[in-house]
Amino acid sequence: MAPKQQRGEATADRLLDAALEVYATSGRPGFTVNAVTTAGGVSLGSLYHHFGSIDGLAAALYTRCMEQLFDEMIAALSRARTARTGVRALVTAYLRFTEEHPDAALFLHASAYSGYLAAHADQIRSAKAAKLAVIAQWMLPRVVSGEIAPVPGPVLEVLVMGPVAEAAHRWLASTYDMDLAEAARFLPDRIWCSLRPD
Amino acid sequence: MAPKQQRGEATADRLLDAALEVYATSGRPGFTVNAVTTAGGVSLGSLYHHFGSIDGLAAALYTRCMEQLFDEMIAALSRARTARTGVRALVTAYLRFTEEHPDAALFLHASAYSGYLAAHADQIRSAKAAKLAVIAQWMLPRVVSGEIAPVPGPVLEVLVMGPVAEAAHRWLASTYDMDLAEAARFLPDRIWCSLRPD
DNA sequence: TGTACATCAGTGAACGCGCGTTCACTGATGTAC
DNA sequence: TGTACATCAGTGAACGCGCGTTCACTGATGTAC
Repeated sequence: MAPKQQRGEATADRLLDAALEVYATSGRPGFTVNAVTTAGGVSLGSLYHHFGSIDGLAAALYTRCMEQLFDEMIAALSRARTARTGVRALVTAYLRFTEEHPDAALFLHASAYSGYLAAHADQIRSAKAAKLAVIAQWMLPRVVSGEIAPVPGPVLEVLVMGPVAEAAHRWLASTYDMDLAEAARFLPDRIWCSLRPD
Repeated sequence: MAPKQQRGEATADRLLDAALEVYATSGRPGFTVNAVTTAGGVSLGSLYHHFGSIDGLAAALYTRCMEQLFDEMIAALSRARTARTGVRALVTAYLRFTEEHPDAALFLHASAYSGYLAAHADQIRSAKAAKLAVIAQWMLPRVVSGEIAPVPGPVLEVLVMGPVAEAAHRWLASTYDMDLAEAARFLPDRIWCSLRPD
């Protein structure tokens, strides 16, 4: 699964790129082995050589997109000094990622409840845990110190990510009329208000 | 499509019930015409007679679940007097619905980005708009009067529903360790803080 | 440096399965006179 | 009240399509001596 030759890695990347493009263009119903291999200019056998199955490919793509999003959030967070600026940085980074990489953001959102997340849950969970730990390490001390209201970790996560994820979801689904710029203007402040100690 | 006989409506309901059960048991990959008709003890032809297609059935089920959720939120909201109690009522009602009807909640969440939402977008959108209007009619005057912070409508929606939806999502997905009781204890207050004028 | 060999990477025809849908039909219900 | 007829509701065998996957194979790359 982990390519031992350079051209192997290149092919795997081409498949992931093609998969993301296919998903963005044709949605889940169009996300088939044939569509992906054709878009990537690669044979069917290659897909199975590198990813084992279409679910394996989807799981790998999910992991790649997820790590990309987290890396941008972590980078933004690390530049912040106060709890307030840190929270605002997370929110802004998520919204910016959504706007700059709508295909990746769509794939991440649409993958919820999909079969391949369950099938490769361990691999994905540990990859996510690694990134999440960095953010937790930044936030939790500030809860302890009283800079952030005393709420349990999962509730804290939900308060920060909930509104951003929902805004991104509504923008991506385009069934709603969500304006990302408007979200970026109001959400950082409002979300911070929900975390600020009284 | 709209049954003209009582037994027609009964069969349609049995199909919707069966569909929800199948989805809860077997997930999207198990959600097939055969599984649904077998679970409902009804013939294939009946499904097509009433819903036209498997997507039509899914759209009808989505509409039913969505209206059920909204009705419970609206009922809770109508008992509230102040903006604060109204917002808290919405949050609590959503979480309670999720706990009491996990199958319906799961179907609603998992339907995001699905094909049938797009295929029957108009029908679903208008059904949702009708319910949403009731809530908007309650909230907007309180934004105007200054009881709620001056944010655009879509941002307001996202601030209220975002954290609740995310908490529900994490509980339903069970990949996370989300405690609904904990959410119900902290979220109403914290979400209200994000809406309270400074 | 050259050669032999093992492993990795890539190919594409072929297969079988199960899916959604169709359709010609029977049976049940409601209605008009 | 009884009868004829139209419409609604329900049936299930049959079909074709396209999906994911397999597999025997060739070619490319790296390595040991």
